[in-house]
Order: sequence, then C-alpha cells, then structure tokens
Amino acid sequence: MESSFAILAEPNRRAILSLLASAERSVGEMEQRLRMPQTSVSKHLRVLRDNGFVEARVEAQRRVYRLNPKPLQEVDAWLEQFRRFWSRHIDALEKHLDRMDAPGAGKKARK
Amino acid sequence: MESSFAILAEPNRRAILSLLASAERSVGEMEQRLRMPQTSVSKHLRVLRDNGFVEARVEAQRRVYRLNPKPLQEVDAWLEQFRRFWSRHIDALEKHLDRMDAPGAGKKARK
DNA sequence: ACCGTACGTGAACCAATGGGTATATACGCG
DNA sequence: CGCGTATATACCCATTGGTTCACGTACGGT
Repeated sequence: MESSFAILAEPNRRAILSLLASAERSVGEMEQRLRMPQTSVSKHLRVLRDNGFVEARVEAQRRVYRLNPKPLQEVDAWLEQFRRFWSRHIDALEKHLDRMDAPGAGKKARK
Repeated sequence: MESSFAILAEPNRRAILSLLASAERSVGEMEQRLRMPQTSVSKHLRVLRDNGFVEARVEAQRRVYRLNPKPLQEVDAWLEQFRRFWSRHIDALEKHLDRMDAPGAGKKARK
C-alpha cells in the first residue's frame, strides 16, 4: 500500500505516465523515446503496474501499456483541500470543482 | 530542485500540509496534534520550507508556519494532462444531473 | 529447429533519506 | 543571571530504492 505520491516521486515514472497520457506504448517505444535502458523501463513499469497506474496487454512479443487513471484521481482528490488557496480567483475552475463536489450526496444544483 | 512529488512522498509531510491547510500552526502545536517527535517535525518543516511549501514567521520563541500554495499548484498543473481520463466521466455525471434537473423545460446551465 | 527480438527478473552496488539522540541557539521571566 | 520553554541542527544508523549487469523466457520468422 504505497502512497501514490511515493510512486510519482520518481522522475522516470512520471515521464512514462506522461508518455502514456497521449497514447498506448510498447516497452521498446518508451525505451527509445525516453532514452533509458530497457531494464529500467521494465522495473518502473512493474512498480506502476503493481500500484494500478498502468495496465498491460500482450501483443505477440510486445507488451503494450496503457494508463489507468484511478491512482491519479486519488492524488487529485488529496489536492482538493488546498484548492481554496488558489481557486478563488479562477471562477471557471471553481465551478468545475463545485460540480465534482457532489458525490451522490444529492445536492446537484447549487446556486 | 527536488520535484514537488518527492517532497510529498513523505506521509508526515503530507500530514503537516493538511494541518496547515486549515490554519497556521506553531511547531509545538503540530508536534502534539500529529503525535510525532519535535525534531522530526522540525526536519520535515525544514524540507518543506526549503522547497517553498511553507513559510514561517517568528513570534517570540515560537515559529508560526503557514502554507504556501505555489508548489502544490505545480502538482495540480502536472495532473492537467491526465484530467481528460476522468473528465469524461464527470461530464456524464453532469449530464445525468442536468437531466434530472430539468425534467420538462430545458434550462441546462451548461458551460 | 534455430536465432534474433522483446521483456522481465534476480543480485550486487551505491546514494539518498527518515528516525533517534544529543546538543546548540534564542527568547522570556523571575 | 540562571532556568525553562521552543525550535533547530549535527551526527549516526538502518532502510529504501534506483541503476547496472547478467541471465531467463516467450514469441515469430526463416
């Protein structure tokens, strides 16, 4: 049960996730895009997989990885408590957050 | 030049930040609220200070710490690239709520 | 059946870091 | 001035975590 923050503390892992944000990628693809050794990529992927940040599917000899957003959503949720420090000035964002704010509590239409 | 994520990887530091999210606090206050040794609190505060997460003001023998949101905003900004992975769900929820909201005449407050 | 490609994994190595203990500094008070 | 309170820091130690090297495995083409 590592914290998601601990996983994201590693720069190479963040790079991998950023890559996967735009598209699915095979290991070799990440290897050359990020210019890092394959074993390093594989190990980071292992950590990301074990913690639910990515999922893989087998395609011949390749493993194609795709992003799983759930852990990142948790990080986003943790940040919630601090948003009031900067969101006051950004009305559009505030409205967006307000809407996310109603998790089935039944108060859908504020204002 | 440490990544903000590396700073947030530490659970106690996150606890400190959460505390400071609600109010300014002195070191001793955090010490007892978090039930952790003072030297530990001080060390984590040092890291948080050096990385711009908190600022301190001197008040007699006390140091009162307050939150500085900028580094957290950067984290929030990094998450931006992933928001599309769950904003679709939010949109769906939004539409659902809108539909419940306006059963006959369409006043949808979209945008 | 081989051989190269594509990944994963285990072991050894090394640097960074958090916790604990002891100590240093700063301040207010009697 | 000496003492207690409040906080910071230096040092040591144990652990963690990332990198590299070497090897293992699975698959497809020829």
